[in-house]
Order: sequence, then structure tokens, then C-alpha cells
Amino acid sequence: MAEGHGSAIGGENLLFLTDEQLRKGIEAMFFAYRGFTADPDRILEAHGYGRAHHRALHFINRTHGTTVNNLLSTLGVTKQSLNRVLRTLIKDGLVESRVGRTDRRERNLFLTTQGAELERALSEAQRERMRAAYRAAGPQAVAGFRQVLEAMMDDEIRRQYQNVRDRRP
Amino acid sequence: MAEGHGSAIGGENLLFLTDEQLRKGIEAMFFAYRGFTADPDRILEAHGYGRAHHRALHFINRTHGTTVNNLLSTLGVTKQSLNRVLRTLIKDGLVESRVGRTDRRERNLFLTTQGAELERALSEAQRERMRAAYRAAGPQAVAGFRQVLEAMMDDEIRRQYQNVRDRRP
DNA sequence: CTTGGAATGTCAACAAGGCTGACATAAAAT
DNA sequence: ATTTTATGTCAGCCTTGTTGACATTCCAAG
Repeated sequence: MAEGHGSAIGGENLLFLTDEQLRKGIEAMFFAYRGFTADPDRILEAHGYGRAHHRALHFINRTHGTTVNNLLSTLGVTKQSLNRVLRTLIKDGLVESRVGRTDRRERNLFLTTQGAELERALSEAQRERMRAAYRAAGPQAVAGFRQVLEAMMDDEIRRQYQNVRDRRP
Repeated sequence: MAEGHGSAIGGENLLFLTDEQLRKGIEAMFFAYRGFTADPDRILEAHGYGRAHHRALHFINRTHGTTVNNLLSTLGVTKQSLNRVLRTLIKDGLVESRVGRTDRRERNLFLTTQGAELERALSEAQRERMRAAYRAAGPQAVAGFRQVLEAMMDDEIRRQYQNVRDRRP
């Protein structure tokens, strides 16, 4: 070791905080994310869609009837970006946009049967990989995985995430 | 529960494999990755660079003297994509490209002092967040985090990752 | 009732960063 | 001498992000 840069060995067991350990975590995150998106990407490509479409489908499915503004802040993109994606999904009959009942300025977004079908295929592919990884790592590792990920989020995002985390879709 | 779709409750403790649990993991991964890249992104923007530059700097720093082909396969992009990024980094004096000593077709890539400086700032920002997350979650959670991530990678990527994982930079 | 502002949609233009295809060069390998 | 490999470069395309400008609709406050 030596070359000390912060994160040295404290009185306790802080070996997991060395720069070396952190670097491994960073690279693991980078490579794992590639795997995480690989399977849906293949399906999307066959349909002529991209990840942006997947994200929209996922969160519309997650929260039936969500508004555009809601979706915007969840996804963290501009309305113009989202709108381009939504427009094609609506045109292709995967998403339905209904005028809001209480506030008619708003649009409530829903998946059509066809949209739900694609969403299912995408998320099942992603779940399958996650399932294999979970199974290989075991329940205790999974708990740790989730803990670290939650701690890694931006504060505001984490609040948002935790708010909907345990809600049934 | 019910609504069973795969991943049901087996004889043992397989609750962590329900679709619900998998979905939470998927969303955690999505939101955490945003946090993971947020800090470097801010620094990069101030320099007029993007994530692609960060990735190149990271892996050149990681493996001094690596060749273009090596970098290509690590990053998983085309040479044209990488070249665009490398060209600007070389032009700006952050990266040096030396003709290979044994094989003069190859180019060996190195960070200049200035390049190492930016790399340091970027990785330190990223480490800082990772450090906070690790500290909050604890060593056991970190072990689980890494286990799940490794299990989530594509087989080929995982081999690549494990090969260099424990090498000192 | 009128007006201000919020929510949404749309058009245009631009940039980053992926991709493919084609072609050039130098050097190694056969 | 020829082929293959490693690299670089040009041109063009796509997705997905960005701003800015502007129209529409409609709630809500004066």
C-alpha cells in the first residue's frame, strides 16, 4: 500500500475503504451496467427503439396514469426529449395518452395491451439476468447490493426512489 | 402475492427472487447509476468533455501504455468512436500516443501530467461518492454489492474484469 | 371576467457519442 | 511478394440529450 491518499487503514476494519477497493467497485459498476442493459437492448433494437423507450415504458407500467411532468422528473430528462419518445410510442400504439379528468391540461399515460406486452418482454429479459445474479450471489449479498446502491443515489433521487420502492405496480 | 410469474417461493428462503424484489433491484441499479456518474459529469462539463473522455482517461490510467485495440475491447466501442475521443485528448495534451517499441504499428497510450491531473479529479469525485456509500452500508454489504455486480456482467466482460481486477494501476 | 401562470405540445437547431462503410498507411507475418 | 493486422481518417447516419421560441389549453387569482 503506502502511496496513501485518504482512505487509509483506521483503527478498525476499514480495508474496504481503500482507494483500491473503491476502484474495483467503480469498475464493477461500469461493467455490470453494460450487462444490465444488454438484454433489453437486443430486444429494443429488433423493434427499432432505444433505451429511452424502455425507460418510458417501464415507468408508465410502474405507475399507471402518471402525468408527463411526473415522468419527466423520474427520468431526469427534458420534456422535449421525452416527448419525442412518447410521440413514437403513442403513434405505434404502445402508449395511450388520455386527457386528465380533474385537470384537463394534464395527460395521463397508460400502456396499451401491445405496450404492456413489449414492456413485459423487456423487463422479463432484465429480470432474468438479475435473477441469475441474485441466485448466484445469495440473499445476503443481495441485501448488501441494495444497501450500497441506495446509498449511492443522489439525495433527491433516493427520496423519490424510496417513496415508490415498495408500491405495487 | 399470487399472480405468480416464475420466481415463486421454493422450499427454502427464496423470497429475494420474487419479481417484486427483482424490480426493486432493477430500479435501484438505474437510479444508482445516475448518482454514480453525476459528480464526474459536472467536472467533465466544465472542461467540455463527456463520459466517453472519462472512460478513456480512466482505462489509460489504469493500464499505462495500453494499445488502441486493447482500449477498444475494454470500452466496447468502435475504433472510430474511440478515435474521435482520443484525438481531442491528444490534441489537448492530456494523452500521449507513442509508437510501439516492439510492434511499431501499435500506439501505446499514456496520460500526460495534465491528463493524470484531470483523471485524478474525476476518479476522486467518483471515489468520494463510492466511499460514502460504502461507509454507510458497511463492509459486509460492500462484499455483497461486488458479488452481485460481478454476477450481472456478461461472461466475456467478467473474464476481462477479473483478469485486471486485482492488478495495481 | 380577465389575466397570469402552469402544463403540455411542437418546431427548429444543435451536440455528443454511438454506428457503418470505405479507404489509406505502415509494419508485421506468411 | 503478398496478405494480414493495427491504426487513423473521412463521410454519413441514428438516438438521445440539450435550448429556445411559440401555441394551446385551462385553472386560479384578482
